[in-house]
Amino acid sequence: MTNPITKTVTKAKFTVIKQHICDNIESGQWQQHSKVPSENELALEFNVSRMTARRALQELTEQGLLVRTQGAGTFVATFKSQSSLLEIRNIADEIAQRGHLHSAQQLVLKEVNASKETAILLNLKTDDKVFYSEVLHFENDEAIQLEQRYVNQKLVPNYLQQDFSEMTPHEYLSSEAPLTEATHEVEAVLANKKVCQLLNIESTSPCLQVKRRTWSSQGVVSLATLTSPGDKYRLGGHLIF
Amino acid sequence: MTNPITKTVTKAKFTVIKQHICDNIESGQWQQHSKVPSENELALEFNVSRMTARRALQELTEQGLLVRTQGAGTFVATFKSQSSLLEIRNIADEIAQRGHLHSAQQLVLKEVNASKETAILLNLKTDDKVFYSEVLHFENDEAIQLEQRYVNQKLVPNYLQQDFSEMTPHEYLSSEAPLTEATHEVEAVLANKKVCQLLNIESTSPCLQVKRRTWSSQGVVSLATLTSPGDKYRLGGHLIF
DNA sequence: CTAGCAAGCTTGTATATACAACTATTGATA
DNA sequence: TATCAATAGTTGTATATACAAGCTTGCTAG
Repeated sequence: MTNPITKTVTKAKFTVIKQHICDNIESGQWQQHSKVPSENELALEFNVSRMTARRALQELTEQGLLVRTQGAGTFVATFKSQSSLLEIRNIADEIAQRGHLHSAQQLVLKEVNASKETAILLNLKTDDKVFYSEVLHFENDEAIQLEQRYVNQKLVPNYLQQDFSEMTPHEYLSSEAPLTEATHEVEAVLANKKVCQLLNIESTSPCLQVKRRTWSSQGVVSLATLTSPGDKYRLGGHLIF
Repeated sequence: MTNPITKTVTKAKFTVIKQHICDNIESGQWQQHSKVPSENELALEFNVSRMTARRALQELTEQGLLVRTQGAGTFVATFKSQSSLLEIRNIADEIAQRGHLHSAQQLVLKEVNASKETAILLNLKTDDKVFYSEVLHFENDEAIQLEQRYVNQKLVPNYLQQDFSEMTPHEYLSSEAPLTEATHEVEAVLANKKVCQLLNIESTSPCLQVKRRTWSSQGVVSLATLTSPGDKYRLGGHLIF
């Protein structure tokens, strides 16, 4: 490495082993469930220590490419055990990444009585007080998403004092109560008249609706319904192999 | 460990350190961007070797909880850098998991000329021959998803000889050409008259449409459009923290 | 005062070693 | 034949060590 001219980019040894294993699987040489060389065999073959060979196997296992069982060995995973993942992001981030301008309009911000369903989902009693907000998100002055959100009072007591045209509810909640968990449901629906008006769409236009429930270590924080016109918005995803 | 009665379940040391770090983050003690103790500091504090402390930091980094930069240190990740992931699964698997019966009806299986758009997406020339299949999926005798799929002839030459009421196209393709990559787009749409008839829905019913493009190591394998009635089908997701 | 260098800390890679925990096979015994 | 026990092989955890590579800080020379 003393002479930068002749310097070559030498990959770390464990990545070489990983590549070798990937190649064998992707080319079909090693079929599903077939046994992969053991740590010791790989160490011998590539002239590295067992710990280095182990690292290659370990990382591929975390990626879902291999399956390991103590005592038995390492095997090629079944293809259906590979999960294909769709990333759900903050609308503001998405718009920013497209290079467009995001803005938001706060339509409603008040305290309401929890409906039966809302109470259950927020782990409260029916008619307990909850905070409710409606925020309309714009991409370059075009309405693109309506956010309707119920928030647990106890966990976020200052919710009503915020201005959600400046900071999105998601950003505020993240700063107040670090999220530890979330579930999503994605549906295609027809929006009701009020929502259609806000989003400036026909009443027959299909909408993509994401229902998101978020937890912090203290319990269920919030319940959000995100509605977007089907012709202006889509979710994009990428397989993690 | 000689006496099974007094045997206690002792967690591995690195998991104890992981838990300690998680607790500090989830409780809000350690805010975003704040510096986490270095490997050496943790090793000292927990009386373990540096490599063990390292493993704890490493795994939390892979989970997206921490961010590390060589030379600078380890820091609590920003919450927006946590990705919320929606798992896209095979319709047959999903139905099976619900304990319902999956069946499929093969409507079309033939060779067609690629349209301009299809050709581009499959990385072929316009009017090149491609295989095309239409399969209708049932959950307990109720039509729940229409699968329209274009397949690259060169990579899967025997596609036309299959019977897709027995094995789903996805299963067959997985066995023929191991998938290395896939992209998805999820939209809400209104189905055309033909599709509405097949799925037994009104022409005004919104549908969830997933477009999936899959690769093997040889190139683009197939292009599928999966259309499901919005009132019968939804995608469920879970945050990986 | 500033530019640049050096020291010290951090994480990244790699090795050698030891033992624990688990599995599958083999062989001996009833 | 059936059952149990020993054994060899595999992955899992943990340590000590060494050096490479990158960032930060502070000092020094100009």
